[in-house]
Amino acid sequence: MAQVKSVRGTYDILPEAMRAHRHVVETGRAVAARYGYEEMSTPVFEFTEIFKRSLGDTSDVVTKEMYTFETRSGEQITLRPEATAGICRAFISGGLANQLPLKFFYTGPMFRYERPQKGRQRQFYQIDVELLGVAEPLGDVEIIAVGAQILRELGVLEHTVLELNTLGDPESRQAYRAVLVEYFGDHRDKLSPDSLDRLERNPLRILDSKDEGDRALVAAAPLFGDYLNDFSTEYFASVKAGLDALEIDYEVNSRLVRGLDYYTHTAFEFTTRKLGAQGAVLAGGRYDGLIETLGGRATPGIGWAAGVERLSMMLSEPPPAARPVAVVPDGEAAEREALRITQRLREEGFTVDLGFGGKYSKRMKRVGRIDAIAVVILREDALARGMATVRDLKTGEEEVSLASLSDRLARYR
RNA sequence: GUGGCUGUAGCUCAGCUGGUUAGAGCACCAGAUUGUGGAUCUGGGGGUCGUGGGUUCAAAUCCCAUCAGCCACCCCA
Repeated sequence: MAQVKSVRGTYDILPEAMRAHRHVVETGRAVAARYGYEEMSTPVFEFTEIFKRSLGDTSDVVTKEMYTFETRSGEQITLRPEATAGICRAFISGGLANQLPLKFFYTGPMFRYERPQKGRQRQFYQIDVELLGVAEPLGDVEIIAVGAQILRELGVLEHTVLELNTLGDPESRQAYRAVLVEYFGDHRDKLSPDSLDRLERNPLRILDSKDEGDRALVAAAPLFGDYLNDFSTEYFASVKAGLDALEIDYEVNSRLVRGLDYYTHTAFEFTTRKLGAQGAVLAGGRYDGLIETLGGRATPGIGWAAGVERLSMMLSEPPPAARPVAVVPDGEAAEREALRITQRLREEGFTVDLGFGGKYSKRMKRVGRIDAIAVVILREDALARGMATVRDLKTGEEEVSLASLSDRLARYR
């Protein structure tokens, strides 16, 4: 076993896995573009303060999962655990407030210091979509629709369930939170240790506890619906109506709570059972207060992030590699000609494989191994007559002139 | 961060209750053969048995630690 290994929780994406990875990203990019989302990018690290302010001091990500370090000049820097904070920071830094609404597509690596598991690594990739400057429910609907369409085109939508919830506006949320703290506070002695901790940090999370004792308490807990103000209730109804209109299936899950502090109103998660405990495949929500929190002008926002690795794992069949046309010289004198012809074909846009050495039989073996679609065989005697043999690995071979070679190969491009 | 399971060649694994030079299949390399490519034959390279200690006359095989992966919790993409 090699003693040289990658850092825990990181891994190499070799070509075969990379094809699946790229397929996910390219599908996301293409679908998002049809909805008007343009790609942008931000640095992989930001001042630590950006994440602390945006995600909330008590969130798990901030309290125990960040890769934070000090630079030579003493600045506190953090490798981004998610993309939204950086995008909002860029929105403020770049003075983009007068160009609203803005629609962004994003992809890149994220970093979280977590215990690795299947579908959970310390460096992982996300695709993201963000919509800034739209306060209407239609924005929520569009954002969810982009996600659903990407999942559909990847062929995984049917293996997911869209869970939907509302966290209300700040007023509703604060009211409910206060009631919950009081309720669970009266039952401290019955709460699990995890939930006691949640009571301090994020009491809403207790609602989603898997501890049996907690669940009994949760069953009798006050309902969020009773504390939503009219505006929040209507807002949620509009979002659901929009999804209905688009025939996007969802299940309202009143216990769905996002771990990041900045969410308001709509929260959603496309989850799957195919990936074990890491079921969230694409998740996000509305974050109307975030940009203001970071010091910008109050600007509504909504978006989601999806795990590229998780989606890759769900693909039933990874996209195949491109099948090249192989060029095989037979005899030493044909080799230089093979080099020239290969170069010419590549310039013309063909994917061409030319072995680096070996005799004819060895090179032909390679042709089979790389799954070439056709071979151009260059024999010395034929070359002297300006001819080459094109063998279709499936249908057989024929002799063509070098001048018409490209035309003959056009069908393989 | 907590608990459990696992760790032998590139891959999948075999190595019974500890005993001379650790094996197989696939893959890889070379040669042969096939009127000349995915078949077949022969040969070959490759493992400090995750790592580090310990027990023992003797450990891949027992004990401890450590690292990594997996599973669950936690959390989330």
